[in-house]
Amino acid sequence: MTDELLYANTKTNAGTTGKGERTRARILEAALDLCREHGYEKTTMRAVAKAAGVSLGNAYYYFRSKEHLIQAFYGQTHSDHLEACGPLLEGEQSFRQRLAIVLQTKIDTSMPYHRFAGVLFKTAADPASPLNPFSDASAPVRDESIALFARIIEGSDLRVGKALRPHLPKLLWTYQMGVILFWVHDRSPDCSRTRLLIDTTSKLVSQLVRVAGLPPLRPVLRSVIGLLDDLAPPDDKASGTRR
Amino acid sequence: MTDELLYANTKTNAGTTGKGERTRARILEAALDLCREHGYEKTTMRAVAKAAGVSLGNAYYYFRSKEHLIQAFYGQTHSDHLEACGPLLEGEQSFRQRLAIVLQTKIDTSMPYHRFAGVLFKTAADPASPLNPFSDASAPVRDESIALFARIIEGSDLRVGKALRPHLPKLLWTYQMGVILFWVHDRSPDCSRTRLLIDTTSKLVSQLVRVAGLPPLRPVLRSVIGLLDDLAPPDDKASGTRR
DNA sequence: GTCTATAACCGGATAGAC
DNA sequence: GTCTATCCGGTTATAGAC
Repeated sequence: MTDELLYANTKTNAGTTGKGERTRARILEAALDLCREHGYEKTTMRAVAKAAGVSLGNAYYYFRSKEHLIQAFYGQTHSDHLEACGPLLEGEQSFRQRLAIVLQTKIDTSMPYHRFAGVLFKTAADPASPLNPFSDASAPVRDESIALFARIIEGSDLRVGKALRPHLPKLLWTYQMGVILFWVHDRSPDCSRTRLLIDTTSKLVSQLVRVAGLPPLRPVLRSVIGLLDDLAPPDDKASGTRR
Repeated sequence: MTDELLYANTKTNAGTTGKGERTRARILEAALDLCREHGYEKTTMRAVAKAAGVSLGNAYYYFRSKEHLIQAFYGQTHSDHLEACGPLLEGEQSFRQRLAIVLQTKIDTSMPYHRFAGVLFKTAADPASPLNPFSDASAPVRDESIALFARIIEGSDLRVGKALRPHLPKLLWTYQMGVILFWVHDRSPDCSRTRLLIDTTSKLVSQLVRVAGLPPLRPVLRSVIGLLDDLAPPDDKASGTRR
């Protein structure tokens, strides 16, 4: 039940010389290698431990469960994503472009793990799992991710109405979750369908946000925002989900 | 790999006197009881077998895996849902009302299983699992479910444009999936948040469908439909997902 | 051929010694 | 921080009963 420090491994322990950190890294690397090669299910903890040159029990000393290894991967691709987005967003002003860049980059950086990304989503969908992206334990990464969407908006030419503004980053994050869900199930070559989905919907979303504040859509916007306010309670911390 | 007959157990074998059918029913009932009481994870196959008065191996004779027990439950609530919707839709003409009825009823009939519905979604989200609602194996139930949404439209006062019509049932089904995902994570008392979500969004969806064909939104509609056509290939059988 | 039971196997997870 | 030994439960193999 105490899952406070789940994301400690998200940090890149580059400079650290602690032996533990190096062992942990070895285990994680072995796990990712094996999963890429054989898939998640066929990668046993025993095999991971052996490949990393440690005992089974030792692997569990560093990672509470097999699924927690996945969360480490989650944090890993998240960092990669952030890093990759930086330069690409640099000169770009168009909201639509910025949005598309972030989403396409998300897919690009996750692509090597497509084969076993399903497992991530599998555990992600379970409300009881601390790995699920709505859980308290996932809050750090989730918040960083939502912050990225806030950055998309801020650095762009987009004008957002006052009522919508506080909700938009989280809405875009949810949209990204939907895209990822599609991607996980996408079997088209090079995930071209997901690319298409992103192209089309990012344009759509951008148009939608632009016209949302205009008179004809005012009442619709109002009811959407009303709903969001009701679902995400005063204390802004959590997403729509309670745990 | 051969998952042809997964849904055989969806039929209600009411009249059948076959001993096997009764044994199967006993196992399923025991499993659902135990899961309701202790949750999915803590319900062991050994306990299910014992409660049903059969041996462990025998339980596996009837259900290929623990997860397949869940799929039986899935088929069960699906039947319940269909049955419950019938009379409620009887006199109703309003599209908005019909939509809300179907969704609320879905929640009502699933409510007893809320505690362990997460597991359903967990396996459902895994693209590799035959239990996932997009898989070929799930096609029968999925198609029935989509057909229900077609019925909502047909029996209503709604006028749908020619371009949108063939896509609408599946779109509404996808919308329902989203609602269910929310519900799975909903911890509010009596899932009042999910109720609220349904109230608000069903109204919204209904408005949206109504105005979708109007001139100002014509280009938007066109691009959405273009996307859907691209994503759901000519052979209409499957959803957007390939397996 | 339909059904049932027993005895393994395998891999995730834990306990406790060093 | 690392190991070995062990548990536990999903799953499978297999043999026999109706």
